[in-house]
Amino acid sequence: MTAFVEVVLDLPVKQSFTYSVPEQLASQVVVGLRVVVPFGKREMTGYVVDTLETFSAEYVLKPIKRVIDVEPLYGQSIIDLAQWMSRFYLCSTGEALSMMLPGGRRDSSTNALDIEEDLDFDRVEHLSDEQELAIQTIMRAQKPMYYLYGVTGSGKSEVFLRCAEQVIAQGKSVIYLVPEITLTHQLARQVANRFSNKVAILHSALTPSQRLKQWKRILDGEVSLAIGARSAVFAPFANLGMIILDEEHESSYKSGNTPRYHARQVAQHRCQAQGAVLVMGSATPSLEAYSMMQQGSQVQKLELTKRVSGGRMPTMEVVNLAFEKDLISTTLKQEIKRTLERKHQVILFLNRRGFSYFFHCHSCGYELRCPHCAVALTYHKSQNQMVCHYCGYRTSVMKVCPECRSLDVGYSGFGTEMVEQEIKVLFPSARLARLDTDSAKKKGHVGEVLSQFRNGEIDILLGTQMVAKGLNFPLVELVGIVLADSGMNIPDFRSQERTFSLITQVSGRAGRYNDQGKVVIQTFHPENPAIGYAMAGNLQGFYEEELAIRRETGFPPFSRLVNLVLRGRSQQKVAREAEVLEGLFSQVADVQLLCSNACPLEKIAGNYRYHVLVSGNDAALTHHAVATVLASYAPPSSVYLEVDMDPLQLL
DNA sequence: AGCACGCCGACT
DNA sequence: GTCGGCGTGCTC
Repeated sequence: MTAFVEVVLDLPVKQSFTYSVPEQLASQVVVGLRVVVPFGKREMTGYVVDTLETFSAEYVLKPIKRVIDVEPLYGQSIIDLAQWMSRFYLCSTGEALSMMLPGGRRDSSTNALDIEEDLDFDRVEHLSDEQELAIQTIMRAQKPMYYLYGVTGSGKSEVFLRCAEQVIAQGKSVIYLVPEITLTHQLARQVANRFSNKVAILHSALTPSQRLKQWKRILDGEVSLAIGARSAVFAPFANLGMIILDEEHESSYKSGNTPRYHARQVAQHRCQAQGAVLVMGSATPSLEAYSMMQQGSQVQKLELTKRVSGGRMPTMEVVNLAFEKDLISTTLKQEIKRTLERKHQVILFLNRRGFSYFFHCHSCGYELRCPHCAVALTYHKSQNQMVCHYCGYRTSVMKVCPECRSLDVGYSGFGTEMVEQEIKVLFPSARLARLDTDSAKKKGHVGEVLSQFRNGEIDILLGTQMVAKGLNFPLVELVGIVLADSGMNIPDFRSQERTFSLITQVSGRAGRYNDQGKVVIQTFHPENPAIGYAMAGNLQGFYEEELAIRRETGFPPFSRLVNLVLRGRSQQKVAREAEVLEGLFSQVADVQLLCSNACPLEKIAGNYRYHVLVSGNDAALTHHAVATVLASYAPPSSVYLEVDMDPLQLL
């Protein structure tokens, strides 16, 4: 007889709360249900994580108000997973559980993209020897993890899908994780066809009720495979056999909200707990994964060296932008011209991160900044407005410096719109399309542009991130990286890794289907080793050198970082709280204080942000030390503390 | 996260 | 003399 329940809530409170169960509900209440409970002066949705027959307390328990679900939404393995997340990411169990299934107003995921793409998914009949060997090795499952390490077009997807088929044939289930931008209609359709619709597609555009429906289909055993981005790692399969993590290096696997989990870590833990195999894959592994592969005890490396679709790797050329007066260098200009003459297509890639189109005064140096966020505003030509990329604040364009009244004001920096302008001037007759987060807001726009590009109705495609990933167009011969220096000016120990990965991935877009592929890389730092290694296609060389640097400097994977971010309305209080935390950590043996300061983005949407970054050479000791310090520390309620375990970005 | 209780500054 | 700031603590 379950007379009492342990309930957790979606609050940053680590304890669970005990409630009594009214007799008429006693027969329905089981672990994994959502219930409505009185909590202080209000009512809240809670999650039943345990049932008790007896309970003695010195205070009177309140009864639960009602149960929400007929069948439990969370099985024991998911509750165990949430409790592990609570310990590992230092969040509450309720936060973990409610994040898995955004029933309410959580999760601020970006708008969905309906990218249509060419996928070599039509069931390939003849596999290469390497593919066969990889499948056999994975299915023997003598290691907990496998890493399919291969260039773009080497047939990783086919290996993943064959493995999934075999696991499903054994009566088990599979989770297939892809980066958000790679999850498309076509991919979904093809996978659904191949697995005779026993598939749940967990798309970011699903409404909460659609998501709940998919979740229930999984619970009811209607599907054997779940495909989706980051949060699909929580797909509630009881008989999980395999998790596939495609494009392992992608930073979108790390959540930007509390709990700031990494799908790779969660997948690793889930596989271990449920006796499943983790299969990862990328042409450019993260350094963490590469390092694990090298140790070889847990992860077995499987190499796919040959391109199945043929085509040689493109030729690559680097251009020093310091010697150029325009955004589009003479070399790139010539290459574009030549490619267009040959009736082939061009992709121009621009990494907008860290560089934008700023307003500033040439006389006094005044820079137009957002009044709510301590960042410069970006100029948007099409709207003729200055826009804040963090809070959306906008203001009209100034012709006079508000500070010194000078008329000598201007804009500097890079932006897709600026590059677009220049290309229009240089190649007035070329058909040009721009694809970035701004233009993608229009529904259907992305799909339309890409299908036009595929049909040859567009000659030059200019875009950010989204043109870099997984898009394969046979007629593309030239890829121009307008600016390869992705955040090289932002102090970040991962910038080399990102640059290397970016160039390697983008280069894969050129000449995939022909032998004339060419890549032009524009940079202010042509001497950068990451660029050199990427151009030479020397992956091992890059990873060995970068690992050596990380070891020397004590950065991951040779240490664990934890970023503690404090935010609040009052700068004084937030700053003071950062000092308090700093003081607490300075007394701890196993960790060292790397930085205690205002965040690089000091103010976002009216909140001041300070962070305390700590690190330690031993991952477990570091985790333990941080957990211990935070167990006895709570900021005042006007300051919010967010824990970022193993942060990827320090903004 | 809310919401209440509780102790110090400028107002009908 | 009160209204109201936000610092502290609690919610089964």
